[in-house]
Formats: sequence, structure tokens, C-alpha cells
Amino acid sequence: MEHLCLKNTIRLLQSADQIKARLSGDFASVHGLSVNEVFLLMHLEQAPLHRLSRVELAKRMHVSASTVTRMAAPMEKIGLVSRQADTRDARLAFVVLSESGLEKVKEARVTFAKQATYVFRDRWNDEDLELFSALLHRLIADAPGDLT
Amino acid sequence: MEHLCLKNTIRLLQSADQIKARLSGDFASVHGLSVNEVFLLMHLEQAPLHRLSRVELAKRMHVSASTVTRMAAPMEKIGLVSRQADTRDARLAFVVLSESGLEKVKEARVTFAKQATYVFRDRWNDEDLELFSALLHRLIADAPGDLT
DNA sequence: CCGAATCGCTTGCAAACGCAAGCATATTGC
DNA sequence: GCAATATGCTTGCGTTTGCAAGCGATTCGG
Repeated sequence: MEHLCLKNTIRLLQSADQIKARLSGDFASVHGLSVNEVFLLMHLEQAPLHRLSRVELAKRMHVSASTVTRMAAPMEKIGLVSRQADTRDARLAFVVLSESGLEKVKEARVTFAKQATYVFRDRWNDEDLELFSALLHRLIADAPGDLT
Repeated sequence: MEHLCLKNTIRLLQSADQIKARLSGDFASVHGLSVNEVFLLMHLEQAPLHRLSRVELAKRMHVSASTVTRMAAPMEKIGLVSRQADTRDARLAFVVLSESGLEKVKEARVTFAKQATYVFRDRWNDEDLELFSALLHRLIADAPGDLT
């Protein structure tokens, strides 16, 4: 039981590293983005008003707040996102998805899907995929910011 | 179908990030190691003669060769691993697990298992876990260095 | 054999990240 | 009201990482 949990966790982490390495190359060469940058855009895409505060992004991406600040800066420079202050709370600085950012994330999603399809290749049928999806969903059910 | 692959990949990556963040804190505070350092030790533990070349480690951990070089250096300093040259091929420099390294990885595995058990908590029974394990196994079946 | 290509490892450099500290703004307790 | 605390964001610093270049060692082709 405990051993099964450990085995599953190890396998999950190893799978993720493997997939991330594959995605990293594609996102960089095709779109000029890192994996985390694509995830940031995807979080904004599914958020109300296409915007999130920096701390909220940090929580959902499991990175520090300073990382979000430093990731957003260059993406703002190239126009993928913009900064928006809150009228109620002057501390908040939303990261807002721009039009070109929305386009970019849609393009990236195609690349993402292509790699994802390759990952599951031929050994998986629809039933397996549904089952796997349901099991994974349990792992992130209580975490904020499910992107699916 | 393609959409299911994408959904599964996203969920898998999000789960992994979440778990990694949890593990990172525990490994650092309890054992003074990073997640990747623990994985390095675990790869050595299950290798023949408890040793692997640097490029082999790099492939299995999905990191660059330079990363392995730089990870091994401090671990060698504190005696967790040692360096061993090959008599046949003078280019090879094996990373060898030491006695204290073996002890360390066994301790870390306990912490690892504890966190893993918490990740799957109560919503999972043995059947689910076995099923999940089998599905994950398909994802890494062809990759070298399965740690389970 | 011997030059050319390959392989394993290391190092310089730049990019990405976390932590701790700092600043400005909000909220709370009295 | 007002100090004390908490929150959101940024910045300085050290650490980790990948890429490209470089170095020896090995292998390959003729």
C-alpha cells in the first residue's frame, strides 16, 4: 500500500520529467517560449477576464512570487501580456492576457497536443485515456487552477 | 482522442509540479538534499555495482551532462558518492554510491514514501493504485532507468 | 597506421529560480 | 483613529541549470 504510493509517485515524476524535456524543445524552437511560460499563458486564458494577480499565478504554477514577476516582465515587453492595476486594492497588479498572447497560447496548444498525442501513441485506447484522466483528476481535485 | 491526450498530459505535469514542490521542502529540511539529488542517489542504488557513468545518469534523469557533473561534485565532497575511472575507457568517470550514500538514500526513501502516501491519502484504494501504476508504467516502459 | 569523426567530461556564460529583505498598501485590534 | 499586523509586489543575492565550446580519449575509414 505504502509501497504502491511510492512507486506511483516515482513513476509520475519520472514521466513528467520526460514529457517536460520533450515539450521544452518544441516550445522553444516553434514558439520561442519555455514550458512555464506556456503554462502561465494557459492559466490566464482560462481565468475570468483573462487575468490573474501575481500571487494567484504563483500558487497555481507552484513557483515563487518573484518568479512570476520576472517571468511576466519579458512577456509584457513582447506584448503577450499587459499589466493592470486594481481600482479597489492598489497593491494588486494583474497580469492580463493580450490579443496576441491569446493567439500565441492557441498556437502553443496545438504543439502541446501534438506532443501529448505522441506520448500516448498507439498503446492507449480511449477507455485507457478516460480512466487515466479520471485518476489524475483525483490528484489535483483540491488544488487550485486546473487547466483542463 | 487528441484532446484527451492533451488533458492527461496537462494534468500529469500539474500533478508532478505539485508533488515536487511538497517533496522539495521535506528533502531539504530533513535530509539536506534536493529532489534531483535524491533521484540521482536512487538511480545509483538500483544500478549494477551501484555506479553509473555521468552521461547515463544524465539520460535517465532527463538533464544535461553538465548538470550531472555539477551535482556530483558537492555530493562527492560530503562523501555520498565517489569517482571511479574505467580501466578500459579512460574517458569514463563513474559516479559510485558510497556506504553513507546508500544509507542516505534509504532514509530519504522513508520521507519520500511518507509524502507519497499523503498524496494518495484516503480517496485511493489498492485497486485504484494498481491500476494507476500499470497505466503510468506504459508511459515510461521504453525509457531507460525506471526506478520502481 | 593516421587523419577524421565521435564520445565522455568539464567549464564559461547567461537564463531561471527561491529566499530573504524591503516597500507600499490594506486590514485588524484596541 | 492609530499602531500593529498582514498582504502583494519587487529586488539583491546565491544556487541550479542548459547550451556551446573545449579538452582528452576512443573509434572509424581508407
